[in-house]
Amino acid sequence: MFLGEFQHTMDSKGRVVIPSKFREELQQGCVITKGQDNCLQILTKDNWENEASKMASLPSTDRTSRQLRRALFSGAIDVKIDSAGRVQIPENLRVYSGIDINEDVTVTGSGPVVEVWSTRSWKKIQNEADKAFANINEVKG
Amino acid sequence: MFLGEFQHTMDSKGRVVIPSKFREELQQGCVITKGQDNCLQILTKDNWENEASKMASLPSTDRTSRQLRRALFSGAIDVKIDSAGRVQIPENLRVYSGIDINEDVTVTGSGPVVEVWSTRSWKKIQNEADKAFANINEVKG
DNA sequence: TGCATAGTGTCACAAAGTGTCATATAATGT
DNA sequence: ACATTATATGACACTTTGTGACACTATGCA
Repeated sequence: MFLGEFQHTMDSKGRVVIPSKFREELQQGCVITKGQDNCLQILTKDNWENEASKMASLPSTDRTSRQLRRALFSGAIDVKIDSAGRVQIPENLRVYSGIDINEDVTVTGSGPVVEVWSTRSWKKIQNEADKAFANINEVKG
Repeated sequence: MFLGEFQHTMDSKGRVVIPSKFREELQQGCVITKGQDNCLQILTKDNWENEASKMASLPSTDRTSRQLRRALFSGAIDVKIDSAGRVQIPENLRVYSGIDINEDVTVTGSGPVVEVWSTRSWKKIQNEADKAFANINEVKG
């Protein structure tokens, strides 16, 4: 279970630090994928294999299934955390997430997955999320 | 399991670089075939034999099966990766995939197979694929 | 046979990615 | 608060990868 919010930057070579709290769980290998709202998700290997195996059972004769498979696998990459606790984000995922070289990055724990955001996007999303959360509380209370 | 998306170009002699991440798995020999939606597929030898035997067992009385089989076998060729990590794409497959000499090529990992696209086609397909993917996530979430 | 075309092998340079270290900053325990 | 430890980040050297160039081989055809 991943919790918390951490500020980092993407270094000049396209690497991002994984917060130390998350490392142990991800050390045995992890997979980065495209998440919703242009964030990136980091999954443990187990979690990823679970997701991927769902996809494998879909028929390749069906166009939509093929497209799903393409989106899932082409948007994913398995990485390992280096000795300084960083992972390399490949070009296509940098583009997808809108995280440029040397830009600020927010890494969040989001339960079963870790999310990586450009801090710009994160601020926007967080605003919305906070509002939604406040509304829920109003309704409940 | 092949993952990721990589940009390359077809050189003036009709060769394409295989991303280094994919090489190890394909080094022992691989087969290029026509894939669906006008891409090319690269399969490991094992995977190819698996596919081929499935295809061989289809009834030859059925017209669609016969056509599938012709497309698969006549369009297939086994290649080896050269010392610079490239494979030669034969003329007929270049035509099929619409990849011209010196054109940009996108190579993607798509789970059990590698797909090769002209970047032009890939962009279109990717759009569609991403939408399908987004929809699934909405349903799940 | 000589020429043209397609394909193959090899090299060198440039770009991208990786590993390591040193310093700066933050977190922790006493 | 202080010392100690862990963490983050920039710098830089090193390695790997991608690409274009070019020479060489094989093949088909006039």
